[in-house]
Amino acid sequence: MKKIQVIVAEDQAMVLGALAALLETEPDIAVCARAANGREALTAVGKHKPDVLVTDIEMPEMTGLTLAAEVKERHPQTRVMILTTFARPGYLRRALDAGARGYLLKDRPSAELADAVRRVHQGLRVVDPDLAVEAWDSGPDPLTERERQILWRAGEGKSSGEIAEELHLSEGTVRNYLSEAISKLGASNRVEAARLARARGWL
Amino acid sequence: MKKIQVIVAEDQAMVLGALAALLETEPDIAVCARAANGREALTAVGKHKPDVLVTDIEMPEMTGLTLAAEVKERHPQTRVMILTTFARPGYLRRALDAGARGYLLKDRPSAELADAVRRVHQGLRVVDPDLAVEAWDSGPDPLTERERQILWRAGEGKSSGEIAEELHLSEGTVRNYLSEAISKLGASNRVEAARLARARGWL
DNA sequence: TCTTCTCCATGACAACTGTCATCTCCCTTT
DNA sequence: AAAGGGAGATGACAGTTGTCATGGAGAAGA
Repeated sequence: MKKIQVIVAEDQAMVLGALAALLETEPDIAVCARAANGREALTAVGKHKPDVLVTDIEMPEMTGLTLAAEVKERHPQTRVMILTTFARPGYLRRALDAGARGYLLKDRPSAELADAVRRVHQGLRVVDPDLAVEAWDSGPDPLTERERQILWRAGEGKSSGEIAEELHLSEGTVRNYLSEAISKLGASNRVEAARLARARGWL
Repeated sequence: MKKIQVIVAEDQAMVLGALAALLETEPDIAVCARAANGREALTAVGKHKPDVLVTDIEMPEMTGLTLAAEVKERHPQTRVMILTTFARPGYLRRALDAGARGYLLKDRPSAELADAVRRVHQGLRVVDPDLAVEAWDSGPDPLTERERQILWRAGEGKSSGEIAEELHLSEGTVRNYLSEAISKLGASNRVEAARLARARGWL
C-alpha cells in the first residue's frame, strides 16, 4: 500500500514538529518533508512532488496564499490544504481563489487533520462550514489597494503625514482615503477600522 | 520505569493534539490529560497530580500566567512550564514571578520540548537565553495599572470619551494618562504606544 | 466625441488628541 | 501636625484627525 505523501509548512518550529508527529501516527500518511517558510515549501514541493501540501498562512518569505497559487501553477499534481489560526473570510476567499482545496482551522480537533488530508488527496474540498457561511455574509473585500496600504500603516501607529510621505501622496489625500475606509467598514476611527479589516482578513 | 506524567494546556485544539502526539513519541513521557483552557487545566492538575504542566499563555477562561500562580499555590508538586508564541519580556518576567520553572518558545525546534520537560521535572530551570537577555535589557514594566487599562482600550480604537465613561473618569484625565504612557514608552501617539506595550508583554 | 470612473488634490471646519501647568482630595510617613 | 505622594480634575493651546464639497487629469467605455 502506498502512503499519502505530505509536506507540512509552518513557521513555528515546535508546531511544525508536532503536526508532523501527529500525521506520522497515521498508518496511511507519510511526511516526506517539512518547511519553515513559503519559499522552502515551494522548493520542497518541486523536489518531492508530494500528494498534499499542508500549509500555514502567515509565514515569512512567502505567504501560504501566495504559495498555494504558485503550487497550483507549477505543480498541479500537488493539492494544497491551508491550516491556519485565522477564521478570516478574506483569507478563505483568497485561499480558494488561489486554488487551495482545503481550509482547516487550528481550532478544530486534531483528529480532523488526517481526515482532511485524505479527503483533499481524493480530490474533495474541505472547508470549515461556519467560516464558509461567515465568508458569504461578510461579502467581498470592499477596500481598494490604496485604502489597504494606508489603513495598514495607520494601524501601525503612523500619522497621516508620515503615511503621505511614505507613499508620495498629500496629507489631505491620505485623510480622504482613511475617511473612506472608515465609512466602508462602519468604524468610528482609523484604529477601529484597521482592527475590523484585520479581523476579516482584508489587511 | 515510571514515566513522567504531563498535562498539556493549549487552546488551539489542533496544536494541543499535535503537541500531545509529539510528547507521546517519547518513551519516558506520558500525557495523562489535555486541557483547552486555564480552568480545565487547573481542574485536571488537581485530579491527576502530574509531574509537569506544559501550558500556553493566551487562553480563554484563565491565562497561563494566572494558571501558573494557582498551580504553584495549590499543587506545588506539579512544575509548570510555559510554552508560548510570544517572546515578550513582560510575559517571561510575570511567568517567573508566578513560579513557572520553564519558558519555552514555539519557535524552538520540536526536539527541545521533551528535553525541556525532563529538565523541568528534575527541578532545573529552562529559560530561552535570548529572551532572558532581552527581558533584562528592556527593564521592568513602567506602566501603572490605570495606564494599562486605558492604553489597552485606546489600542482597541476607543476614543478618550468612551474610555472615560467606561472607567468613570473625566475625559481630560484619560488624556493625561495616555500622554504619560506615550512619553514613558517613547511613542508618538496612542496607537504606537499600545503596539510597543503589547510587543513587550505589558498589556 | 462625450461620458463616466478612478485617482489624487485642495481648502475649510469641527472634533478629537497630546501636552502642560495647576489644583483638590485623601492617604501615608515622619 | 506637617510634609509628601498618588489619583483625579480642570483649562488652555497647538496639533492631528475625520468629513465634506469641489475640482483636475487621465483612462476606459459607449
